[in-house]
Amino acid sequence: MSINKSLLTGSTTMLILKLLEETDMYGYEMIEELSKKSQNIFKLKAGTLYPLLHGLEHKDMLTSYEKSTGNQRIRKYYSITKTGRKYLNEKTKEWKVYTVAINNVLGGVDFAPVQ
Amino acid sequence: MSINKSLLTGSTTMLILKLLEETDMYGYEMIEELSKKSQNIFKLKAGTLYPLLHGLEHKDMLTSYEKSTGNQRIRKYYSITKTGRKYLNEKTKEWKVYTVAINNVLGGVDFAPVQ
DNA sequence: GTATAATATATCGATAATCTATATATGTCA
DNA sequence: TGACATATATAGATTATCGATATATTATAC
Repeated sequence: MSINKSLLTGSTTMLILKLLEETDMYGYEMIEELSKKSQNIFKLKAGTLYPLLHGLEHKDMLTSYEKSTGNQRIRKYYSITKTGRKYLNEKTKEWKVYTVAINNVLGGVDFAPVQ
Repeated sequence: MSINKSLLTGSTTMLILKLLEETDMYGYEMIEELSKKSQNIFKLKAGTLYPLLHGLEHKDMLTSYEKSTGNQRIRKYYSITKTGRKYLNEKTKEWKVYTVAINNVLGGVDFAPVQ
């Protein structure tokens, strides 16, 4: 994840699900979207993403389908499921609780809630 | 770490150094302080903390000394070094960048900076 | 007085998240 | 045609944290 992998762990799943909450996407697209939306802070590696997507599909958080680009190339699109949305919701709540707790320890002010 | 260990990783070091920036502490005290300051969100395990403290001492982020409580019991106090303070400063900055990036992806508003 | 719980430090092995490296193939542009 | 971007995939290594376990002291309840 570039910035410093050791600050995250676990948030990657939340971010991926969040992207898919808006629209279906293929893996490579997620890497780019995540980089763009985070102003180049998150540079997710393919070696992290693909096994993660397979795992999420296995856990019924996602479903996938293949789609041709018009020529030879076939992209694998992922779609979030109801289970995935529920999980995303839980993770987002956890994230808020977690950041408030960290900021309390750091002695900073609390911040406006996400959404 | 209770809340969900997979949301952290790496932030534990920052939190410990932050505690020690204010005053010298012994391990068990850090577990309690962290729990208290985070409103019981962080429940750091002894099995996480002690190896972490040893590692930080090895990296010259901390120094330690033993202190008697007046009776048999001897507590091992840790003190942050200049290197440790520098590292804490970097980690705190990273944490701010990271949370802003996550919140950008989540579509929430940015929050007031820590400190 | 004695059992139990809290205090205090420590190590070991397991688990999980992410990385690097590697592989394979297609598309585009100089 | 060669290089680079696009696209997916797996294997093995690293690292953070945990649960379990061990040991010893102190405080409290029965």
